[in-house]
Amino acid sequence: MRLSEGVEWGLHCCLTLAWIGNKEPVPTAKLAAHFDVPPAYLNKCLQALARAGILLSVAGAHGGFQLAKAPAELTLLDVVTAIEGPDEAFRCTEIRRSEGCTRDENRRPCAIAAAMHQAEAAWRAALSAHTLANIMTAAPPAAAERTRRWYALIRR
Amino acid sequence: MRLSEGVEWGLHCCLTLAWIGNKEPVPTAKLAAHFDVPPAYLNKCLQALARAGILLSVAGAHGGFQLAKAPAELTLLDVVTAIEGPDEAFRCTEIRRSEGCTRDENRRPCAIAAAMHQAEAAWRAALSAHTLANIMTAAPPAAAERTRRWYALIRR
DNA sequence: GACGCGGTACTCGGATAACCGATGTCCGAGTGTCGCCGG
DNA sequence: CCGGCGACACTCGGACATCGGTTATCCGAGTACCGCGTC
Repeated sequence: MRLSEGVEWGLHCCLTLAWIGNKEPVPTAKLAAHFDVPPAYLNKCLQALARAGILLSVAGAHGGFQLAKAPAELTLLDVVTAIEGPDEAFRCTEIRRSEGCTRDENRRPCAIAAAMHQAEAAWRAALSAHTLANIMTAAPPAAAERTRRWYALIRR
Repeated sequence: MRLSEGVEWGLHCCLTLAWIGNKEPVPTAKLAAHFDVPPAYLNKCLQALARAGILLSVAGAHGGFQLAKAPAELTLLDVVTAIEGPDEAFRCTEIRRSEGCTRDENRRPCAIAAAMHQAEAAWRAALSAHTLANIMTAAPPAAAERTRRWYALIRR
């Protein structure tokens, strides 16, 4: 089991956009250069975030991406779901023989699937407890200033 | 993100072995036929469980696999870790620029990674809260009897 | 009749392919900007 | 001097390759059982 790279990239991009101040869109190429990741693929990830309503994409010259929500309204779960998709990590393929089951047994999922899904719910709950604003507070204060300074330099 | 099939198979095999009573080893072929999965690949998964000390493998004729622990001592986390490996789902590649960071900042992981790991810890905690004995209790009582009856039929 | 031994069938174990999704790349569509031209 | 217009440069967006890992398969190593021969 493994989360895709896009999750980390997306989270850092959101954090960066928040720190910059969200006054204007930032193009993918700038962010990719900052993080040293393939620009085209990062673009793909940011597209997914835009489709999910997390980012706002503006086309054309001086375009780019910016946050569509306030940092306090954006949770880690939102970003993870946008990149990874809404599917559960554990998928019950109903491996148990259901022919012999009573009707009542077939109605409810098997105990194993229930337990796995409950654990996954705990994970999702923990993710949604962290907002982007939260992360900004937890991060070292110097990081925000450093990010702003970097952006002021490469802005055009 | 997606858990491999082997997790579901491994869990159901452990449950089946527990219900049968763990008196004697059960060969992979029997379990595979029961669940209608590829025998050779199921064997691979059970090998992983054996390496992890969850199952006991006995070679030769009338050999197979049996539980190495009491159901109360076996958690879902044990099985998941044995199949999926010990790695975290979220891997921080230190995408943040660390050149500009102060020494103190570099010492601790970035806030994003910390939050992601905390959520994953919640998932693992929820998994380890469920023992196999627990699952057996939660499952419909008829299932145990049905499994025993099936095994009595195909035993040799 | 009892013991030892060789052959056989069965099962695990690891090495080896096939397939699928994540990763990575590219070019076209659309839009804002800048400079030029005419009034 | 001011407004309109055209060309350009920039950026997103989705279609197209590539790569690694899960899924799947196979054959060799080892072990217990069974039958036979011998004492």
